[in-house]
Amino acid sequence: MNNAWHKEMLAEVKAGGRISDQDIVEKVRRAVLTQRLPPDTKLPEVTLGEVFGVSRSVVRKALTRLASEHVVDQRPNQVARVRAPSIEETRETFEARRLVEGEVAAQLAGRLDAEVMATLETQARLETEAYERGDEPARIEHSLTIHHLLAEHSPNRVLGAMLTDLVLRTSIVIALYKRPSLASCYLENDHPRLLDRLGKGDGEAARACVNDHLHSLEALLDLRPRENSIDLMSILGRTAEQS
Amino acid sequence: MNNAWHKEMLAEVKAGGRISDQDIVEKVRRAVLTQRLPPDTKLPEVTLGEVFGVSRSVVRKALTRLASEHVVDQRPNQVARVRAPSIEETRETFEARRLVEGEVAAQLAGRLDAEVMATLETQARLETEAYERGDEPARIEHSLTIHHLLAEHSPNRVLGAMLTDLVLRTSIVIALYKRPSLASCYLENDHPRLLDRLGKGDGEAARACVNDHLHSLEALLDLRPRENSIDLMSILGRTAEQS
DNA sequence: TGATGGGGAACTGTATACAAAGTGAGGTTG
DNA sequence: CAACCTCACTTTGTATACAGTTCCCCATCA
Repeated sequence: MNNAWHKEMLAEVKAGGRISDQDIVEKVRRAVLTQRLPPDTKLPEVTLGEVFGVSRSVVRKALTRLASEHVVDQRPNQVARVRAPSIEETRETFEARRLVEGEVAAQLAGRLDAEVMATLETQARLETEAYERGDEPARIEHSLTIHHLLAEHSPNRVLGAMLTDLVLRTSIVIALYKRPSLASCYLENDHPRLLDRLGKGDGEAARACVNDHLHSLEALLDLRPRENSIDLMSILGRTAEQS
Repeated sequence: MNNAWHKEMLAEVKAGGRISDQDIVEKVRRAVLTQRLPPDTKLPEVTLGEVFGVSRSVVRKALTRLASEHVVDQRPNQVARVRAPSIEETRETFEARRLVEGEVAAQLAGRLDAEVMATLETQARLETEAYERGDEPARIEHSLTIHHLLAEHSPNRVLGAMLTDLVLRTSIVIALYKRPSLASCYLENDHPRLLDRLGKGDGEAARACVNDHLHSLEALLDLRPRENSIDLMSILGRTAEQS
């Protein structure tokens, strides 16, 4: 567990009122997204319970939900941990999102009512402004809002729900694998261009736009294979053979 | 709850040994698929606990999982019920499955090793045989196995998991909306044709094949709007106005 | 007849106790 | 010195008790 995060949560909980399992899900999800809870962080039930002022029953339910959202790993008889998707899974998640969000965008083109379009454009503008003043958390917030709005207004609710899940998962891996040299994963004009094509009702153009956007985003990540414990083992093994 | 199902489960549980939450998930899922637990059936925690010989804790966990699989509806302070997807959702589920399974098939074409292909062909043959002798439960079993194998061997595990979910959901709605006049939802040659194209490595042909198959399947259902309680209300309301 | 409201049964929400499993530090042995 | 074993401690799994909510029958009243 992360101690700074503890105190923050404790303060927030004291100020607020009752806490339900869904509240815990949202707070943990957000903490993972913003990397206040880095991958592999242990999340013991009692500790979480103390932090939120509830018993293990509630925490357990929240952890089960978070596991079904692919945010935490819950294995029998072991403490739940913040999930760290592999590089392979990261690629696959992006590919799945391209497929689903592309289709949603294609279906949505020309069908969004003026009010939603206006909201989308506002969010796109706010994202640019946040980027220009260097406020990355706000920028991410507005970017996520755009994609969540698309998912929410998908004519196909099943695809919409799948997209919501995929947006969350890609956000997590972006935070995880972002090149350290990059201050932001902002892609200038990508969102405005997409909104333009959605407004003009060109479904296939919108689909292509989403595809490009997600390919560009994936390209901003550092997805080169890393030396991990397993690789280390095999290397040491080979060294031993050679000696 | 369904009384016949109760007794059946009770007998099975007595014969077997320990029961975990995952066992309950599987047994309930199967019972829903085979319509031994029809839509809207109430699933009280204590009753399920008695049936399986475990306490509410375990049942609750199982119900939460089933809810995340879209098999049951779990709302606060109300008994869990077997979900009854609407006609609208049924159409959307089929559409989503066409998108995902089409992509999986396209990626899988030409990449399946001989062993898996052999298993798939065996299942297709067994399905035909089951159909010819009128054994619908066995037919469904083999058909499901084919689609589960495709999901399982998807090179993209994320899409594979999504497909597993969608196969389950379409199976449930097929059981729900199957035209009563039809003894079976068997589509002659659809599966062998798909396997042929997968074997030949023609991705786009495989995708088209999956699309056709799922469109045909959807066409076998009776998805005309029904008079439900809400419609009844509006009709009665209008009658009252006219009088 | 039909609407309304009380009240008890049924059910879920939460906390807690105990059992079982895993984890890790530190000593022991080859 | 490293591998291994042990034992105490930590953490999860399951059952159960009690509190709070909802559901539904039925008596009451217009």
